[in-house]
Amino acid sequence: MTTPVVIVLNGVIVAVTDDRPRILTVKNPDDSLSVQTADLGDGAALDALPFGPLDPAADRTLELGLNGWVREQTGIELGYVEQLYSFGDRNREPGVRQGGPRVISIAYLALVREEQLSVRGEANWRDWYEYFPWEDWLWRRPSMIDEQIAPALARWAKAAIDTSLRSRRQERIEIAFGLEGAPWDQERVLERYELLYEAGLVAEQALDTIVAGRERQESQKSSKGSSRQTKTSLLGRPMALDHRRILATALGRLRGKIKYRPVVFELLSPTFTLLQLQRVVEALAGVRLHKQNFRRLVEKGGLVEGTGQFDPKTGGRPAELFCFRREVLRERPAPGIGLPGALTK
Amino acid sequence: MTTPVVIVLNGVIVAVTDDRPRILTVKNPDDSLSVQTADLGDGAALDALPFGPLDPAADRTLELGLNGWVREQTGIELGYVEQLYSFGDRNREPGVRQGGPRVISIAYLALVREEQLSVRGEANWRDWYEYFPWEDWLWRRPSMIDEQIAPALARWAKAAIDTSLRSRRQERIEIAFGLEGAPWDQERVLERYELLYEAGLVAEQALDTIVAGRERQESQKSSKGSSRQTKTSLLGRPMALDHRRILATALGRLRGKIKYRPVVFELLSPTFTLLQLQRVVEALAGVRLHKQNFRRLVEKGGLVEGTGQFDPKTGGRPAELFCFRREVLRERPAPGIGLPGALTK
DNA sequence: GTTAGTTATACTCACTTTAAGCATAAGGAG
DNA sequence: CTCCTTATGCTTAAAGTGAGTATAACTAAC
Repeated sequence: MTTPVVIVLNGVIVAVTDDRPRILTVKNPDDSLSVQTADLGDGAALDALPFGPLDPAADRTLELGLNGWVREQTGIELGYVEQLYSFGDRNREPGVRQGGPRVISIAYLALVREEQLSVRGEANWRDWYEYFPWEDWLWRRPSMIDEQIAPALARWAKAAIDTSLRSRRQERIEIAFGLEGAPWDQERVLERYELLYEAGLVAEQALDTIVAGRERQESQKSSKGSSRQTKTSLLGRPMALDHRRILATALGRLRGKIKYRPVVFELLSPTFTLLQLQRVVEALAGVRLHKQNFRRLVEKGGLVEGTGQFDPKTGGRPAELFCFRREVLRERPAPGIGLPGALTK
Repeated sequence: MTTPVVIVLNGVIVAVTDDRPRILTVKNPDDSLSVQTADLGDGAALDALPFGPLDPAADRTLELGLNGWVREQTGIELGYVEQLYSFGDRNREPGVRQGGPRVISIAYLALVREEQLSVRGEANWRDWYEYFPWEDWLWRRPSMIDEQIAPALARWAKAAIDTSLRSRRQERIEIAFGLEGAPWDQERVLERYELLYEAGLVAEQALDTIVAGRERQESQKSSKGSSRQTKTSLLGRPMALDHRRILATALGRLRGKIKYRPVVFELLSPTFTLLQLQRVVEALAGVRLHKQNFRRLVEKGGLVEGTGQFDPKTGGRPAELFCFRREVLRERPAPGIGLPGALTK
């Protein structure tokens, strides 16, 4: 008897409101996991990314399948959609026992405008950085990096069995988190999350380990300082299954993409002020930008054009309303927002 | 009765030899398609990308599954592997009739060094640009763009039913192929292939149309100048199924990636001369670069460091052997080869 | 063994882009 | 009218880029 395969489509649906990046989540309807949650002393169900199965007989294309159940579940009509990644590791659904179907999940990134924000049903818009507080440098460099993450990861590196593994871990840590003089690369979101996972600093790792240990009563896999990182509290808001990994993939991809494709405009209404545009970019990049240079870049770069209208409610001097300048697609090879001044201080 | 799902893993396995990018192909073992080939008057079997099924019970992770059958089929041990894209449209396997299993194929990009080139079995290393002659600007801008592609695509755009579709087609054509003053963006490989496909300028479109027509005797789908582009010969070497689409995805991705991640070194032996490095980059980018500036970029950029050894067989003055400088990963956020001078003339 | 051809490498120069400021303009609240 | 806020224009230094010249070190041919 062969193991059946099930395809699940996951959607990372992104919007920016009040200068904060938001993603759409649902309450995890998978009952088999509430047990896990209880193990962590947290009675509430975990957040999950909206997902639906692919109907292999009916859905002609994957994207149509995605659009379909997103519409049904949330009432949202997706505009910009892009495939992210396919996840299919055996252990990615720890709750599912051997012998069950093999689940392959294909994740998509979708951008929606603020207007579409009203959702129906069990869905919620959540601040993206609740799940990744260490990625939010808008206010300042998060103190948790030096206070919690760096020391905990250092302990994890030290716990390596041999020196080569140890130095490999150290290199990964320094590059991913910009420690020891290395620069912070906003795009390495997934690398950072995976390190925290491996080091046992996120709740999902503990959950996976518990279930894995329960399935086969051999706790080899739970070594490596994982369940013993008791001093450090677990970081960020957890999600069901490997959904936070998917989310990390999405954030990294989006941060990269705004630099060379004009995707930000998918998150803005057709006309906007330059400050609004800047705030959206900043929200996604997680970094504050130099205002004057940002303006120069998008204006002289031909990415936007003024409409002659003005927004009266900006508080100070009224700002001109701009719109995306479509012609730029023809003029420049990679029109995006090249993050002019990532303020270093 | 539910439609079963089958996962197929496709590998785009890339090497660079003799300053040319090569990919590993196999003869298409799918008998159901030889009929199609005959329809085109070409008796030989089509090239296919190496592929193997995912064993949902045995393969713990997707990548392990890929590594496994690649080793078996070709004897190659993959080093650098990266997931490309998942293809799952219903009509992507036109030979498969309704009622058969739904095939989802997950494509991977793998880079191997020249040393690994010996392959066993039915596999061949083929010049990448045989499949995409219009992408090869190494010698000069391919004349086929102006002589065949531009006029044929213009006819296709004119054949649009209404003006809005028509101008959308025209914009796509200009951006993708850098016509009417738009710049050539080397990364838009997939966009270019898809345009040629839609316009009926590649053999695969004709094949798909024939089979689709045969399946349901309604030839609506074969309109739009497709089967009637008789004046223009079909462009590039065809592949089985949608494998050329996968290949286009891979080339585009790789061209983008060399700009911000040091992946080229996966294709080179541990030590190399700067000219060898340049030739590999040029082969992938499909463009010739300014020698002195290239050196400056990689040396001052800290991407490579001299070894003190010299390569005696360069013909002229012996060149120093360089190696990848690993520390750059710690120093710079996005170390890649920023294509210094894409010679415009 | 001189000469031509080939490749490597150093250096220059004009030009563009970027980072980071300062300064001024135009509104609102008290 | 004054202060505060936001928008927008302009300046300047530093860094990066595109394209070229000059020189060095080797091979092969005559």
